[in-house]
Amino acid sequence: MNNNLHIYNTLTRTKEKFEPINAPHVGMYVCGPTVYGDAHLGHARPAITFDIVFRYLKHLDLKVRYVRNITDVGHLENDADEGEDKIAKKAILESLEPMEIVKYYTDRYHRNMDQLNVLHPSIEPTASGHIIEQIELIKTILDNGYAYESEGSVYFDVEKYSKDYDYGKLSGRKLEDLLENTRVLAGQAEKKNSFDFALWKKTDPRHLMHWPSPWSEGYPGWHLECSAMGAKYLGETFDIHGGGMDLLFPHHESEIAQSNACRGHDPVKYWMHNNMITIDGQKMGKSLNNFITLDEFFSGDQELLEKPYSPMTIRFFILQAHYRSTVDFSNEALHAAEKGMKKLFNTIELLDKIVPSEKSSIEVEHFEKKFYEAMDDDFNTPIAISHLFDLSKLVNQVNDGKETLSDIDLEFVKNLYDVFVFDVLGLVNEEEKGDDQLVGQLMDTILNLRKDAKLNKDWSTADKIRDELGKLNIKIKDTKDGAEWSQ
RNA sequence: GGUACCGUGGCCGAGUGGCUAGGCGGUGGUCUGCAAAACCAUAGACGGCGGUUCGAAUCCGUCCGGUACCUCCA
Repeated sequence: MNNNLHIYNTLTRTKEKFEPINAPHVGMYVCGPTVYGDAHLGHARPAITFDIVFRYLKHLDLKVRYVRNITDVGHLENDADEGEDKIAKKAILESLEPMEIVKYYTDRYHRNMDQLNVLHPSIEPTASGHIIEQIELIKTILDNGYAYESEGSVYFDVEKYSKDYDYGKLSGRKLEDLLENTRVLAGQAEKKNSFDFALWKKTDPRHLMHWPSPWSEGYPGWHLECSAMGAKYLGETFDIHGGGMDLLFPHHESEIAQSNACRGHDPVKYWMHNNMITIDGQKMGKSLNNFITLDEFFSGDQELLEKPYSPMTIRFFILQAHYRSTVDFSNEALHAAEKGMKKLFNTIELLDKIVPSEKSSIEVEHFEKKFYEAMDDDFNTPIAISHLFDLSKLVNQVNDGKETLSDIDLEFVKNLYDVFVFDVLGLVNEEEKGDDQLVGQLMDTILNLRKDAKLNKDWSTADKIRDELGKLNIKIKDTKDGAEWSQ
């Protein structure tokens, strides 16, 4: 397929035509979760954003290798003092093995992702499984003179690096500014400059996770894992690197620096960053302690939630905003997403009932074109979805006899929804009737009894059946062609 | 303080110079024994001020308000 995809590249701050380095192969790396807590709504954003990228690239017949890491080693919590490892810290508090926690939260993360219908990445490497690669990387950077050892730890020499390369090219930061702004902070005696970041950190007695290295018993710096694993599985230069905007600096900036210090060139062609989800206008995040976990959304068991919201409602809600915009959480907005998505699926179900006409009064190819235009324009899912709604309105009018669709066009529309809604947008109709045959037959029997009652104008019986089924969470819809039910 | 970004109708949210965004909600209608659902129709907007232009939500200036990053964060 001929692609006309344009991607907004954070590196150049412009939309660029997407030209894979080794077409039809595409390498994509996305920063995954740190597994020391349950996934919240904020984690769903990049997962779904890059799931769409993954799905759409595959739809364009590109061969994508999608790598999403699991950070299980932990980040430096505070460069200024002991540099605590987050995962280890929680382990002490809970008296569990660190790897026990990692396993527990990784499993829960995977379950949430499955619920959101996020496709599994091609490779999901862990930081702890690539300590050797990270140590090799540090050695090379040391050999190339862009790092120095200090008291058993190794730091990246940003000032030295800046003489040969542009530190700040991604985030737009200038070294002088960094210097001014960080100089005030507490004395970090080990480092030459406050903005130098750790490549290897010597462990302290409170740490549970540490590994031997030429410099000390310790653990790798946070930015290193992505450099090591990206290069290992996607090559020294690959196509797309994604992550949240909050990772832009220092994480991604430092990744670029590490690659250059090591290999003399940038690691990535297109940098993509999703924006944040806000709550009351503020970023939803761990540090602000204002997050709602995905499980809480699904169960509705959280004081801020008026009701449970299904995984697909969350997915649709996120897709209704462009990935580079912030999206504000509210019950009203989620409710709107829920209703809107339902409307879309009603149309899709309706398609099976429509009787084709001789000729079409609608030009259906138009909608296919519009959908691709929207997706090609930096994955503009809200626009793509708006076209699906427009088409939906027309399909409803066909059902009302105001518009017509030919045999061929009807199939075209069905296929269009199949491909766009299910394959590309990755939505699933959660209201699907149970495929249990017995239940179906039982429901038919019950609805027939109710039909008889209605024919006899026995409204109290008819209403009782409806109410009793309602208590079982089964909804009855009286349509022109008889009653329908759904769970 | 530095850097980047945003301010669109009751709510969410697209849109970069002229052409209906879309969804939810509201209102009116169709259908129905009633209700719900569904469907159709419809109103309402571009933070303030100034400028550029035949014409600005869209460009420029300014003011006001908000956010993110600079420390772990998706």
